[in-house]
Amino acid sequence: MHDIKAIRDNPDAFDTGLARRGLPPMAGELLKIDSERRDHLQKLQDAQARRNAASKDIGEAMKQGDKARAESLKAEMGTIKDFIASGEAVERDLNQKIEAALAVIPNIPLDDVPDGKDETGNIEVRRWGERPRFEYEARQHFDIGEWLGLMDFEAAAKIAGARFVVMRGQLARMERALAQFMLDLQTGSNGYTEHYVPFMVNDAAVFGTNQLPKFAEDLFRTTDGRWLIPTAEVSLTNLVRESIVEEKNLPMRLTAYTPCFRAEAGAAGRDTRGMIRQHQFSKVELVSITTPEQSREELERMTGCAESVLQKLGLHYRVMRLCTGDMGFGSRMTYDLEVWLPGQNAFREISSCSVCGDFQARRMDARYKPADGKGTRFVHTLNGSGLAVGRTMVAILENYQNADGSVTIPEALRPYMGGADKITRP
RNA sequence: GGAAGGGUGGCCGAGUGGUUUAAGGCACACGCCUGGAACGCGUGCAUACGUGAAAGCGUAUCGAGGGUUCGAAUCCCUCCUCUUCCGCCA
Repeated sequence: MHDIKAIRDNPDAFDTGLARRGLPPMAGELLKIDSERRDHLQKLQDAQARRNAASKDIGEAMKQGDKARAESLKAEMGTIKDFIASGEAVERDLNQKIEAALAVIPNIPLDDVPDGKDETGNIEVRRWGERPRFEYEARQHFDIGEWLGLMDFEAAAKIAGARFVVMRGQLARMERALAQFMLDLQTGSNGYTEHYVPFMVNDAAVFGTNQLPKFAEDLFRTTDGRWLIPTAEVSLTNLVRESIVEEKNLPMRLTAYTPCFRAEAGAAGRDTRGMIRQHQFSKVELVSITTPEQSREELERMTGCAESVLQKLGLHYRVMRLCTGDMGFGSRMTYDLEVWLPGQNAFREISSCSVCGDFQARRMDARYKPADGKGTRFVHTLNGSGLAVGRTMVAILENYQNADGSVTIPEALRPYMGGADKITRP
């Protein structure tokens, strides 16, 4: 959510930022409503001031037993009262109009975000590791999983429908092992505090992290009006909603392992086979709450924390700085980690780390008290995957596949797999 | 699900229609005191919006939203939420 005052102070900068997102200028229209609102507010407040003064006089008159004076003052209040009643309604209306307009405008990219229309405009920042070589044409993860008899899309379709999976045996265990491994790494070495959070949340939470009002069709809604979280970012970030934290507690670094539920409304026909795009998947999420001064550097740190998972698992990947056209709604800058998938012969997104500035903090009213100086400031928020568990499993199956159909378990994961070094057909 | 009782500033807590301009306390900040501290004393200390160069001024906010009234923290209605007891339950 943008600050209308900032737009007022610098409408051109705002429109320039929107243009980088491929959007038309909006400052003029917003400021028109804003000035209408302020003009009206001034009149309303004058009327309220007169009412308050008169009420005081009436109280005084009553106290002195001057009934006649009190009655005449009351009579004078009639028209002001009407004006205030209708004026308050108008003010609410204008406020809502501005709020509604602001709520669907995306965040402004930072200066060092490259301009671009779509993912072809993204810039590769660095690359880690090397592609594994195969003597044969590398198989895709679903072929490997199904051959092993441990990955079953038909069973999932029978009980749930398309875009679900059933895993058995060592693959089911690997899901659990990866989660444990990632959480241990993020909490042990990377300084994040583990959380257990609700998987169903209310409107306010989903508004706070930008999924509402614009992206409701991407979410699942419960019969009692709640939402299934599409990412733990929602639950974790909203922990600071409507609160004021002490600066000494910043940065806050939060992590949680949760399922994520996505309707994938606009994804018909994309990644229909396999585990890449599911209605349900799990993820270890990273969230940082920082001061405005810390947030840019925290993005680099967070990205590094996500990368550390891939490095320990020995998975080849590249880091992409997303261009303006490929960035999410609330982001000011995003790094995607793309892991190499030999079966697809392509890099695929496995983590996305974004800094949102005060964009979400405004929506949530999340502030901090500076250590020196008075008042409060909005916090900055960041979120990133550390990592998506399902896609990590896909990457392991494809990168560690063997000619005989078995899959070698990366060394770092073996302690979590009961010491096993290989997944074989049972 | 049933019954009862709560929700007031960063925190605790008083306040049943009109100097409440939200008492008092804690915490915090500054000053005095001290060799330095504690104690004590004094002063300050909510948020948002509007206006203004600033000081300031105005308005709103006592869980949320409506209503009654010249005037609502206070009375009425609806909702949210917490606590306790009962019932059910992993």
